This record gives sequence, C-alpha cells and structure tokens, in this order.
Amino acid sequence: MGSQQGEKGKPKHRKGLWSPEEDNKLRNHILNHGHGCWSSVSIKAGLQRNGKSCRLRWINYLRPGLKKGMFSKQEEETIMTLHSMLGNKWSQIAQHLAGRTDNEIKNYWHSYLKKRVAKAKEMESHIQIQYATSSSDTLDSSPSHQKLATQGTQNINFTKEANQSTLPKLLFAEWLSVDHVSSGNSAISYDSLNLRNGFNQNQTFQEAPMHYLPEGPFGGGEYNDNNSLTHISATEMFNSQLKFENQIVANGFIHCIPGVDLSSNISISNYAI
DNA sequence: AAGACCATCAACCGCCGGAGT
DNA sequence: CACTCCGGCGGTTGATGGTCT
Repeated sequence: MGSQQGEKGKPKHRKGLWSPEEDNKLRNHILNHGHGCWSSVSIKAGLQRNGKSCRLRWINYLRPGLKKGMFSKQEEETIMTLHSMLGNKWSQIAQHLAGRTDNEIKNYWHSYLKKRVAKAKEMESHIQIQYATSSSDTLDSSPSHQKLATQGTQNINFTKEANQSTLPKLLFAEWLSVDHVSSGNSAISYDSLNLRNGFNQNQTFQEAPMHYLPEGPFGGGEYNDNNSLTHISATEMFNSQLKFENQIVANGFIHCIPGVDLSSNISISNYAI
C-alpha cells in the first residue's frame, strides 16, 4: 500500500516464514541500532522484507521479554475478563499480560477460549432455564463472567481513556538507547539480556506499560512468578490503574525500568539511569 | 498405512489514525 | 485542507502437525 517504498526498482519483498538467518539479522540490527523507521530497518538490516513484516516479527517473536509456552490459568482468566469488557481489543488486552502479544492472545482466543466461553454460556443458559421460575435472585447466582460483563459496562469508558491515557509509553528504541548508555558503549547482546533477567522477566514498555512501575499498583504482591495479573478483579484492576494515573499526574513523571521483574531482587540501577 | 479432517499459530492484508509537509 | 507516509490494529489466511477414520 502506501508503505510500499520507492517507485524505482520496486523491491521484491520476501514473504512467508522467517529463516533463522533473517531473525538474527533483524535481532542484531535492532539490538544495536534500535528499530527507528521500520521501513528502513529491512534495508539497513539487509533483509528483503517489508517494514511491516519486520515489525511484526520483532514484536511477536524476537522482542526480549516475550513469554513462550502455554497460558497460565491466571492469564486465561485475565483474557476472558478483559475480553468480556473490551471485546476484541487484543492490543489492549495484551497490555495487561506481560510478555504476551496481541497476536498470541488473539490466536489463543480463537483456538481455545472462545469455545470455552461458548460452552460456559451454553451451560449458563441451561441453568437459567432450570431456575428461571424458582427464584428472583438470579442476579446473585449468575456466573461470574456475567458479573464481570456488568462491571465492564461500568468501566468501559474509563478503560478506553485509561488505555489512551497520558501513560508515557517508552518505545523500545528509546529503551534501548537508555540501556546502551547505562551499559557503556558496548552493544548489549540478546543473550546477555536473557541471562541477566531471565527470559520471562523481560518486558517492554509498549506492551505492558503498567508493569514497569515499582511504585505502581501491581508492584509486589499482586504479581506471581509469571508477572501476570493474579487474583485481581476487573474492578480492582482498573481502579488501581486510575489511582496510578493520579500518581502520574501528581508526580509529573514515572520511573520506567525496562526488563525488570517487579517482584525480583534485581537492582534496577543497572538498567536505568 | 493413507487420506481426510481439524487445530494451532505465524504471517499477511487491509483499514485507520496521527504526523509531517 | 489535501496529500503522503508510517505505525498500529484486528481480521483472515495458509502452512504445518496432530488426530481420526
């Protein structure tokens, strides 16, 4: 489309699965130089891919801090809760699941959770038919996801605002440059990042801005080992976010610490100045 | 054993909105 | 204001591997 670069020559862009060499080229380039303009990344990295493809590959696969493997129970619940509130806003849902990408969540939803919810709804309607005439307190006995949906309607406007809020998103390029500064002139290696923090503990700001805040509402006890939200009701979650945003306003800025697990003992001073 | 069918996941496509000119 | 470029998002597709018949 519009992003097709240069009329002259019209570069042939490779499609399909990425080879390990391509991955390495892209990873090394971004770790060393940041991504900047994606359409130029492919050229500078010596790839025959278009910028979008590079971006997607980085975000969904190469980016440090990505969680691989099965979704935990908590993550599932978080997805279902947020989906009942936000609908198919995968990127917003992904912001609440550290290390998970919107694409991953979307796929997981379509392949697994959607069916589960449908099944649950079926069961629920069965139950409602059974008890429809027996009592008037059906609201109290309604399944939890229905309650959550109700909460969702109360929170939906706020949620929208919250996600388009004044939260200072830090782009990976910026984060990288900060990290470069703090680690001297040597380019950090992907492996060293993983070794220092543990792969699951790395996160990027853009995907999960709230999760980097040592003072934030989810610091400390709200986190489990996977850095996912645990045992937090939807209301609590968004109220917390509101509180947190008030803090931002009050303080004027926040401390963003990349790649640091809030519950870990790793000193943040190595990663941010 | 082999073909049909299904589930999963990586990647692509098209659209939209913001920024720049 | 109109246009272009670019990044981001959500929907969809296609490849692949597993299961069923």
